Amino acid sequence: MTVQQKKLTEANLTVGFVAKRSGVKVSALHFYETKGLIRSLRNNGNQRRYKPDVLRRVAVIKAAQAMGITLEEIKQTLATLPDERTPTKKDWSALSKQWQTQLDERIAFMQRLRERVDGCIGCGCLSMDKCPIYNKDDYLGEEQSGAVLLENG
Amino acid sequence: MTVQQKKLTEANLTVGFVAKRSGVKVSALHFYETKGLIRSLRNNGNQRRYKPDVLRRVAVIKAAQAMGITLEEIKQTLATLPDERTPTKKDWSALSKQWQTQLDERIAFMQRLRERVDGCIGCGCLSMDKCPIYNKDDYLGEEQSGAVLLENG
DNA sequence: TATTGACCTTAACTTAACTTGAGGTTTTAA
DNA sequence: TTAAAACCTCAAGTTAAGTTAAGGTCAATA
Repeated sequence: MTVQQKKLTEANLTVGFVAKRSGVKVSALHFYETKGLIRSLRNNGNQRRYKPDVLRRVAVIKAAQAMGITLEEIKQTLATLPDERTPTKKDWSALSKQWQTQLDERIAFMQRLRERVDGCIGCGCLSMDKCPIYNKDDYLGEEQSGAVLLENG
Repeated sequence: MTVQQKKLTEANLTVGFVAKRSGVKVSALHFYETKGLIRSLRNNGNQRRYKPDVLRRVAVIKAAQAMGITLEEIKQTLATLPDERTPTKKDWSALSKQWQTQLDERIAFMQRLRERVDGCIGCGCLSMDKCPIYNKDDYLGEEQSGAVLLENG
């Protein structure tokens, strides 16, 4: 058994199976592959065959997307996973740490926003000069820096 | 003085002024108008003239966007503002209530997500059958309903 | 009054994240 | 063995939320 053959034995999930199991369409799996987020081997008939950990990768991609992280960022982070061996608990754990921080920031941003909505949009003060909602350095400034996190969502 | 003339007297902000004051580009103001989120009158030379409350509308649009609400949804909500008179404190307050609820839901969703990231992505259990991240009815189900809120962000 | 800057419209371009379709091959199952 | 189902590639289409460009008009100012 050659090395290549051994790899194919480990990588025996078809694209259709992975699609069904992970809940994303086949076209999305192709797309993720072109973007470098997942990888596949090919059988003799040129069809994709996946190793089982692709399922975790896709699940992680979806979770990260739900946090508002772009595919490009997800790709960067996934790139920190080991290339040759199957990722371990520790590997995945390190990933989740990175995103946890981002998620915390986003939650905090949302909560600040909520206070603003509370206090400012609802306040009814229609004076352009007094209302903080019109004050670039205050409200908009905060949005501009915070929105970097959100606009990618 | 005709009714039209009176309206123009009230609506005397140029598009350039509104752009500068609100921090969005002229092209965005045009765009919002084509989408029905703001309105303008025209002077004799066919140039746009805005009533001052357009500034609040734009500020509200931006705040809502930062919450991850789409322009289409924002349009729907803005449509509940009175058409003929200038919106009052009460009117704006009602708006903010609607979005507050959405924002609360989003925050809650993010927090649930955070727990998942904590407990699941980081857990390292690579078994497809045991790990809840692979369980459609649990994790993905939650994402699928929750993602409605987020995917529009 | 002339010119510069602000405006006008319409059309096409941009990015992200995919999906759809066309035309052709491989696998699977009766 | 043969037909259906699954797969392949590549190109083009889709949506959101705008931006950019082209070609022309209007308004403010030296």
